[in-house]
Amino acid sequence: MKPPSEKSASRRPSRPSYEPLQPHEIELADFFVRMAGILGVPRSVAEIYALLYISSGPVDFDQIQGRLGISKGSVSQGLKFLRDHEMILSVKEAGSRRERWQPTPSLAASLVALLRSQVLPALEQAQPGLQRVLADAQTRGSQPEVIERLSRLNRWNSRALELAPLLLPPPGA
Amino acid sequence: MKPPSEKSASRRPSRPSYEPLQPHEIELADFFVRMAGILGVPRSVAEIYALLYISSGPVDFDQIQGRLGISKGSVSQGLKFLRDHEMILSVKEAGSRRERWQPTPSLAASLVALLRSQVLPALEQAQPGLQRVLADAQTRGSQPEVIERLSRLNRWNSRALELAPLLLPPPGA
DNA sequence: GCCTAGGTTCAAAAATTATTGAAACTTCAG
DNA sequence: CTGAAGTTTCAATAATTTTTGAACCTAGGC
Repeated sequence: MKPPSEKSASRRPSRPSYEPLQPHEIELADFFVRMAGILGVPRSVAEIYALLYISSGPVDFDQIQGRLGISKGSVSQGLKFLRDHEMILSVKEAGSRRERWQPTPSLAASLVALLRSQVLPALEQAQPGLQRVLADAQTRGSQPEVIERLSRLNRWNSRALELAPLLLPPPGA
Repeated sequence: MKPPSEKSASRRPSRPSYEPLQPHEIELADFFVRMAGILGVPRSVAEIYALLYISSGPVDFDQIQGRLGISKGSVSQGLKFLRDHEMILSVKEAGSRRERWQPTPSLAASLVALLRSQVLPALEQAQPGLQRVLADAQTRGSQPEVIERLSRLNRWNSRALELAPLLLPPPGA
């Protein structure tokens, strides 16, 4: 059932052959995959996070690739995504260039950051446009109902933008 | 610039030729499309909602198709989605089978309902699995750190499930 | 009852998004 | 310095999602 190429059990760290996820690990991964799906985060990214989440210590690049059975490219991109959203931390081990990864302490904070990074830019970019749409509607004397809707949308947008920085300070906390 | 087929301007309601979205309407549509994208809602659905949102009165099937320039199938599916998530209401006009649509009064409520419908099933389905994963970890004597993480995940899940019904009563409010 | 306006379904095509893998880049141990 | 371990990049491919359109329903006006 496995390639009969491991001769002596000793010196041979060249291709360590990692074991695939265990049933209980798969269960957790599925949960993260589903939740991530709601926000449009790709499967592979969720799987990586799940692996780090259920692992006792920091996990390195090759372990992730091996256990998840995905490509180097996916691992690299996945880690980049998680890094960019401050969902993981690297632990450098002495005397090696290799990085090892673990989840940031608070999943909650991670999720908030993730949401922020998706929603905020949209709100910001929309701000002037929405104001123009409202002004436009007022100018052309649209139905009061439409004006009312557009006003509410503008108010929300503004409030959301005001609140956002409080929810989580942009760079470091 | 247009097909020279409209002879006399009189009797000819067969293919009314709707005009495409105006710039200010496009702007609003773009906003909704972006926001919808975050939740994985397709472009066409967001566009339909935007059109209803910025229109003064209820809008019918053919107008939607005509002004948005999309297929019947897309309109039908889009309306189904919006209906299913209680984001739009139909107004039947007397003496006609035709339905005319308008957004439900509260966009906020619509969004909450939409989120609920995506998140809740995931939480519910995950509940037993998560508990099993935790039990498993305890049994096999995993690192306290992992146990702690999994416990927190379970607590969240439970609390979310408790809170959910309060956020918005399942069928009608 | 029939017939058709009004709408739905769903398989196939198009568009979008995720993954792969080979080549290129970077960094540090020796 | 140099070499190779460790990682990133990105064009090509695979997988998934969305849209289309033609065939099919169905309610209700006549």
